[in-house]
Amino acid sequence: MAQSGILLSFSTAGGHVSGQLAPHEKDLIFRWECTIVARDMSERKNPYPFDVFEPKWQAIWDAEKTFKVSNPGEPGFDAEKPKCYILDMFPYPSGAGLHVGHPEGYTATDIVSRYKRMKGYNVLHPMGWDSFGLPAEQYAIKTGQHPSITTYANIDNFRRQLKMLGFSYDWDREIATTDPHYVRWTQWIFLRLYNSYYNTELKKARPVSELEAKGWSREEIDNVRLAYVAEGLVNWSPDMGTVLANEEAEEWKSKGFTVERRKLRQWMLRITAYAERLIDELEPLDWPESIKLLQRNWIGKSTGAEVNFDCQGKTITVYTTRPDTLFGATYMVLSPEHELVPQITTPEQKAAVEAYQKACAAKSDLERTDLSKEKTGVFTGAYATNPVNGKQVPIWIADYVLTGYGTGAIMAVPAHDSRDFEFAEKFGLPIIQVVQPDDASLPWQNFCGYDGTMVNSEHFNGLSVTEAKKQMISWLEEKGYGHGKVNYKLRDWLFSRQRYWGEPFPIIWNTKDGHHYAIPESELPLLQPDMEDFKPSGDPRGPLVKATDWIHYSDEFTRETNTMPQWAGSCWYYLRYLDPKNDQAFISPEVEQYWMGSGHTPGGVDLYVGGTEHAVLHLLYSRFWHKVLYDYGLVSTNEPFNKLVNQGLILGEDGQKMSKSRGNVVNPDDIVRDYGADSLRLYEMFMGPLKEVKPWSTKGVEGINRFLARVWRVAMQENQEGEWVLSGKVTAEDDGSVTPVRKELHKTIKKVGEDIEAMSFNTAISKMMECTNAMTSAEKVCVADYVQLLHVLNPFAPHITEELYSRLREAFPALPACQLCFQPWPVYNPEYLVENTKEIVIQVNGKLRDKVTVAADASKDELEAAAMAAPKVQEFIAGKTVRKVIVVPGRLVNIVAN
RNA sequence: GCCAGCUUGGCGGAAUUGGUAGACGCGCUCGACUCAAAAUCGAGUUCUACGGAGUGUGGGUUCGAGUCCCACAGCUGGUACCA
Repeated sequence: MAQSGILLSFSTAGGHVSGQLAPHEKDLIFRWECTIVARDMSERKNPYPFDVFEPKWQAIWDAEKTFKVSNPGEPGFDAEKPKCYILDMFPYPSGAGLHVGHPEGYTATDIVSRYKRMKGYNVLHPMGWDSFGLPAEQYAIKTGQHPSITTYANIDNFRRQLKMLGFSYDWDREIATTDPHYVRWTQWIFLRLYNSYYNTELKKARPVSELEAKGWSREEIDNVRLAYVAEGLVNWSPDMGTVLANEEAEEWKSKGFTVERRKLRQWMLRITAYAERLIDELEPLDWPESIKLLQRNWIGKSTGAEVNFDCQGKTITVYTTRPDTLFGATYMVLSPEHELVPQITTPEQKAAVEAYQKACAAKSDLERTDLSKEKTGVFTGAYATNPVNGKQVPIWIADYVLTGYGTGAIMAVPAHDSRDFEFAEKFGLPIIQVVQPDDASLPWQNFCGYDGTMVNSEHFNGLSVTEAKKQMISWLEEKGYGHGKVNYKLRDWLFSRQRYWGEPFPIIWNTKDGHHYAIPESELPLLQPDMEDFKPSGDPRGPLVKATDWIHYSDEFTRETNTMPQWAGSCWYYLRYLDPKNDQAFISPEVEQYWMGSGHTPGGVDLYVGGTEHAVLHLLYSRFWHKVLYDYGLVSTNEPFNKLVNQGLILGEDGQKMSKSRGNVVNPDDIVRDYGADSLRLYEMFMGPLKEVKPWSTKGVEGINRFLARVWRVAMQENQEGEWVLSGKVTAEDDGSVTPVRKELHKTIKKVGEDIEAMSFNTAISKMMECTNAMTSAEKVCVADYVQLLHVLNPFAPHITEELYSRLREAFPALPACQLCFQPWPVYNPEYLVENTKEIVIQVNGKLRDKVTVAADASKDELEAAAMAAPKVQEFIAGKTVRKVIVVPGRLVNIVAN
């Protein structure tokens, strides 16, 4: 390296050194070589020795279990302290390792955790692995290696990377969803669901044994279980050989997998039973409004009515949210799959109807939902009677009416529904106005709003839309034509997968009666058999069918071969952290009550940080499971996560989403190697507000690295040997005076504390920079002041602050002997923040014209006098009349003159 | 189409919630140290025809608007015929 450096330098310096070298030129080469070697070293030298002390502190924290927190009843548990449960969304341990998005949320929660500990809380801050998942299985299929091998190797890598960043997790609580001790309890919860039904009167889950006692039949009970088997149209991916939940289907499609509709028998979870509670109990949570809205829309509650139309003695029930517009219903539409279609179709229309049905069945999901396509449909030849006025309306079938929602049939009001309007226009169906918009400038045609008045609706005329809706429902109920009805878009959760790497269902099938049965709890966990070949075979029963020995349970029973989705493990992991090693129960009640109970309102997880991608999947599923457990008194709160914060995505340096193909992925390992863990942590918090999307900048990391080096150099300097030693600038001398540095420090203590509470980390860091800059430019810094800066910086940059503190202690033995993280958060002195003079802005007609410095407690009159006396003011009001003077004490004076 | 959010220097972002727009950092410029460079330290950095003008655009409320109201535009995310 040095050799080529010499040659390069010489060739650029000029050709005169080439050829024979004179003795003095040899000497020159020697000197060049020396400087170049020195330069190489200085370039490699870090501005402070993070590469030495960061691993050292990590080893200490690991060996001493510095961040271990005890449960009630365990030694070291301090019942006097309030609790704080701070949770990260645990990662899927992918082969690619940690990316810079992970440390973003993890640093934020780590700062809050460390801060809360210093504030005297028992902080539960755990980490674990969402380790079931398709990538490990896909890789296993490719290599023939068991998925557990890659999974546990990946976990080791993730653990190494997280420890490298100095996060203060209690590693004794580490869990993995693939761990048999964990699988056992996931299956145990599933059996709870299996053995439960939703009691609609009590509005809670109850054991099905209650129904048995009441004499319900086996079939009746199976129809109400919270975990049940049903045959239905599902999302089947031939590529992956498995079905997918509605919530997931789109995601996999976008990754390039094909997903098609297929009629299969599958395990379902009755999440719809909880639809109302999932909406209502969302309201009081401290979650981002946007996520609440996403969940509300996903659950999709609508209020309306079911109305019965008569068609040759057969009743066709429709669902409508606008019963008020019944007088405007000029035709009906059934979905092509509606069961009454064959019965009502007239012989003349039979051929056309059947052709249409066939065409619809052949269409893919995508074609069917493609909005840009025109409405299609066929007349059945039949007519129904509109119950409000006895009019005959034609019955059509069309694929814009969906089978799965409402009753699969609608009354069409083309005047006041845009879809019906479009359809009626195309097929020349009558359009009758029944609502007059309140805003007269709007046309009544295709007016779908609620701000209107009823017309052409007999005795409902003149009523407002909302009033008419209410009265129409009562009228329908009175006459027996229908009733009020609430509908939800939410569907039951398709819970089975045809994969190997997931929790098997703890279920067996009786080969004689064909019924399913739970296996005894004593047989849990039920693990997958060891198999050589776990490739999906296209058999919708999944790869486990190939394990013939395993399937054989007894002569009478065979095992269920489906496995659970990845969500199963992530549904309740936050609960297992509380009591991860308990082999008697999924958690002990005493422990649950301490960490999750509402003894410290409002209970549950106090802070949950993660990405938005789980807005409707994990966060909905978890809430559902939690509510079932709550109904049985197994958990203390009806909601698991009291406060949720979404971190924003980190984009690549080019402003694009990070991806391998774009080559803009930043690897945390590289950043830690070049700048240290503290720099990475601090930079990710300094980039911008946690919640926002923001681009990466390696230059920005350098800036942060420079800041930490400045903090270091307040106390440290290099001696002749190139060793870092205390500089002597930090001094024990302290005359107790309120120096500018001390003022700045106390402002910083105040601001950093407030900003951590508000999770506004970027502004906290800029304040600490200002404070450091003040200390850098000061002659001397009292050790007490410097240590307090280290205190507030410690949650952000734990390694450098502990290192500086331990080095200071050698020179200042009076400092407490424990680590900073065990010491209380510093208290600022409000007296130091009081300014005795203030700079007051003086405006003339709202424009800044001058500033004056006055006593902080100057009265309004004094301020006004000072303002009027300012020379610039005189200049600007010369020749004008002062109309008004606005005085805001402590801020400004505005003189209005013209 | 519908719903939500965003829009401030060359860049990331601040702004006590209606009261000095541009804190802090990056980048850039100049200077000090050095034979030189790196590192470090110091000064400057919205634009300007030097009057002023400036927070996507146009209007409004107000003594005063980045902040509140109305209209529009552009980006980002979610959603897709849910009657």
